[in-house]
Amino acid sequence: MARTPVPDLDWTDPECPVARTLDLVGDRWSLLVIRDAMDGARSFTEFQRRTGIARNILTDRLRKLVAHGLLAQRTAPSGRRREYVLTDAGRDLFPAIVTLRQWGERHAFAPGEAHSILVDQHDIPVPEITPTSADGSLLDADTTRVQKIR
Amino acid sequence: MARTPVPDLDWTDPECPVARTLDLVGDRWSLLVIRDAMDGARSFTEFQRRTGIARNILTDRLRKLVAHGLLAQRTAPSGRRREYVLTDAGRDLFPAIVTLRQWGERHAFAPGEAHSILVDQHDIPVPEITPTSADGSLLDADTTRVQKIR
DNA sequence: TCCGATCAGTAGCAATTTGCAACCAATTCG
DNA sequence: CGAATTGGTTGCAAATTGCTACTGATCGGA
Repeated sequence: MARTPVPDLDWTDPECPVARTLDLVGDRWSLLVIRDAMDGARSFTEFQRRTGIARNILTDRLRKLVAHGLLAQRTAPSGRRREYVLTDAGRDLFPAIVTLRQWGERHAFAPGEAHSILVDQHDIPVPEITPTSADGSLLDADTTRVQKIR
Repeated sequence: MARTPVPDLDWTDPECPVARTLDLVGDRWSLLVIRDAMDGARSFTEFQRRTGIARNILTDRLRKLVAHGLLAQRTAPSGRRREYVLTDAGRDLFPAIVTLRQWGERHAFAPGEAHSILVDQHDIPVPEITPTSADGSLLDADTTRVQKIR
């Protein structure tokens, strides 16, 4: 039996990586759970408090994220309680969350409206992410295209 | 009356840009519609064919994306038919879609499994996007934090 | 000019998903 | 020991989604 990185499910568009990603985390809540996990949330209650998600839905999302390998459930170092921690795959969503955040900062707030910002260790704001080609030129939808699988 | 970049709706988490972005495009289909728009789709039928979305839902999503300023509906240059085109805000989702795509390429396919890839004008694959601090060091969830609005 | 095909949706209804509130067992705290 | 907290589950109502069929406008050819 072949090892797959994710349990089988019927993909919306099996060969498109964007669609596959959205099949895994493209619902109303999953990315917010990941966001909070990156921000230090570990426990069921903490996720519930931060997101405001309904408890039964949170149960379902945590289970799916664990099943899909984005979160792992393990015993907390101190004490006997279980906690949810990001896996490598989960942590690797960081660039995606940052770009979504940066888009929101640019387009989902009225000019001058306050919002939280992402800063590094020295409290310096994280610079805007811009896709670049191998030779260093800026890329956008017009200068790239999807190459179908051969 | 103040100009807002988006019509009023009750935000899941008003001060978090990630949450606001997801309130606008964080459903099952919107980002796939944007993806297809970036890939050249213009008409209702074309979006429907590419995504496989139900027609009434597509109607709803197109309307919302127009209402939120990600798509605009305008008369096609040739002929008399109307078409949907990306606005600047819509096109600006490019980095987010690329990072979601790259995550999918890394984690949503079995090793060796084929998938489409994104290439530039010279058919060179687009390099991986990595968040970097102002001083050039790599950033991740552990070396950044969200600074609440003051 | 008439005929069929295509486009851009709507309408009705069933199935699925979500949200709310209450409940419950096991820890943990004072 | 008793109360509060954690991490859920259950039942039900409301909202969202998907499927299929239908409509009216336009287009393209014979």
